[in-house]
Amino acid sequence: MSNQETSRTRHRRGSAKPTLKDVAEAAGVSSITVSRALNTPERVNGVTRQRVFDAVDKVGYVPNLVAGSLATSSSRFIAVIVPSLSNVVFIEVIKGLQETFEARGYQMLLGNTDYDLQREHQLVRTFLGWSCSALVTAGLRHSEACRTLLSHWDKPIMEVMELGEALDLNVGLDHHEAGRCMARHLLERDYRSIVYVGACMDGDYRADMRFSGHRHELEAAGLEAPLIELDQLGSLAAGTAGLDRVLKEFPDARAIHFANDDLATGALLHAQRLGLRVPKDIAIAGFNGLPLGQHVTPRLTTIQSPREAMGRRAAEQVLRRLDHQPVTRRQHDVGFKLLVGQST
Amino acid sequence: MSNQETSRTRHRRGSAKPTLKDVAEAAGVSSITVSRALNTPERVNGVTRQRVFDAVDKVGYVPNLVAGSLATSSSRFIAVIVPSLSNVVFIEVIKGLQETFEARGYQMLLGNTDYDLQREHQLVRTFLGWSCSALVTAGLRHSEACRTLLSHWDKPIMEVMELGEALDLNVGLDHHEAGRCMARHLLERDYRSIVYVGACMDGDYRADMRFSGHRHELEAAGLEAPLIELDQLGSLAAGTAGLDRVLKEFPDARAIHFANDDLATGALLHAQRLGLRVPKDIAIAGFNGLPLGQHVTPRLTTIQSPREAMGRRAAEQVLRRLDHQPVTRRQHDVGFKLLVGQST
DNA sequence: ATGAAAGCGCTAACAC
DNA sequence: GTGTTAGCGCTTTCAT
Repeated sequence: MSNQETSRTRHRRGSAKPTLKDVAEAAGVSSITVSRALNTPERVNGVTRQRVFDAVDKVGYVPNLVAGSLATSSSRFIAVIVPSLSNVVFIEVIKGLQETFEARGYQMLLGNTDYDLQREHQLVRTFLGWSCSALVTAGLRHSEACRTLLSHWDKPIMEVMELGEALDLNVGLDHHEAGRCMARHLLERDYRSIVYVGACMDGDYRADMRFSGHRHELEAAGLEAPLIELDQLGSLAAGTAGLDRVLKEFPDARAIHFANDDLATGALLHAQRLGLRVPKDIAIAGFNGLPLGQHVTPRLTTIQSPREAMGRRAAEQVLRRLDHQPVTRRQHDVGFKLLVGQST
Repeated sequence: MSNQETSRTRHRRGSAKPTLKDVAEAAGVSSITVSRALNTPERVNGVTRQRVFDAVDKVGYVPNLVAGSLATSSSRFIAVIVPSLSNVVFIEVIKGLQETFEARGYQMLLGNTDYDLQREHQLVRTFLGWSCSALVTAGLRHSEACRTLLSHWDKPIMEVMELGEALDLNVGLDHHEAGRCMARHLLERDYRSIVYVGACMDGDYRADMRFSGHRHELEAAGLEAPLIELDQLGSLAAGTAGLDRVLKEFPDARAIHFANDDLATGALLHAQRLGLRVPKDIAIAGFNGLPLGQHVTPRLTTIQSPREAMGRRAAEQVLRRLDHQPVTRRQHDVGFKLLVGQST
């Protein structure tokens, strides 16, 4: 066995799938023509083009996007990083993003940090390695290393959820202001003893921002702003626990400002089981404006956050940048709306 | 050394990011050594290895996964295709998948078909182009072209949600049987006039499978099995509409079997607003076992489907295959559980 | 334990 | 409008 093998220079485990070259041979053209026929059909002759398309079907060609991506050093991936998939809020933002990006032929690369900034950094590294076209991440808080990594990156970066000092683009709402808004509403209704109840607020720091707005408003009115922080997951059940704790720890409480609608609705349903009248015995308010809270009786007073719209808006801004359209503002406030129900 | 050009023959738009070669130069080794130090550290000398790691940090190297993927013709991507992101059920399955895959270093590539089989086919093509390691798709129904494409693919394919004749691996539950189970429960409770209410069942064909189980059971008992199909989205609101339609079109109905918990809960809350007693005036049953239904009063009778567990189980089976472990069974029934509440 | 060379499948750059 | 050539950045094969 010295040398006369049937063309055996060096073997490679290439996946035996048809390539551009196979299509080219079948169509009797060169592979670059096939490439053009597929990517910029207007730049090849109609007859040739048809011949290529036929050949594609004939050999069952599926483009190798990895190779294309390496050649162009860009992929149609959009990296999307969220802290949790258990929270409807992120799900709906993702939905808005996904719809908008998918319609434009971009593929979402979804990462979940579980509220861990180290994990975020790791995900960012991985995603950069895939030559993503842009990156969307939830929130403005990142590890220093992650921030450095991103600041050296030259593609669009979108930070979504809250507003503030952003790396690049920013779409969100003012959570501090939202917390104030609800506190103001409760004060206007003449509740004076108001407890704020949140869950896992070190991770969900936006709930903490809302609390801080709430506290400012109460303190400005000369009131205390007690806080209960639950460490429980599973929001409806946590709401139940939250109400119990308020009744026990703050028997004089007249209103509860919950960090979100799940907690608030859980508490509201629990109040009914306990025979408490809402809002007569205890008023309950939430945040998010989920359908759930709008279907219970009494209807939940809450703040509507435009979650899907936020995702769409964020995606649109990113797409504008990818299309090289002028970006007038880097920051977009999607706002919120107080929904006054019967629970306050 | 004949041509001493500082600048070269042809330019390429390479993304100016440090590559293996840059690291190699900084470390005074060849690039293949850097590659090995990164991928199979045990195969390089300890001193060299450290020198490489230092160089990586120094030049700020981020591996180009696209290039790696092309060279190995495999990526650590798992394609996941679902028909909707608006439905908690898929979200929770995704969550189970994501957790399990991410823990093993696989990245999920998420696609949404919007219940369109053509769209599914297109997504599959795209995903195959990314050299995914495996594909997970919701359901057993695919277009013929999609089926053909997949049958020529040599990587693991997992069909999740319902059980049946699968392409490769299959994890799910028996929806027909689940429908029968609930119908049986209602019959045992002596409800004789039972209406099934679903929404958009052409897309959500598993609801239709449950209806068919329901119908079989009722017909076996000599009863009619009337069906109302809502075309409305937004499940709680649709449940409201569903109850209204039942009251109008089937005034004698004593029980309603809803296709899911959102509809059922929407109806239950609406019944309370209408002053109807549940289950005395009308019994209500759902499907899924969402927390929501378990927190209303009366607690919803429903069927618990193990959604996250289904995702985890599916991922585990796929991982076994990727690890070349023997796969004993291709089909896994995750089962379901009747939860008897007070709504029936 | 380390390196040189070939090549994964595609597209940008430069002809004609 | 089409073809030729040279990479994209990495890993595999083979050699030392």
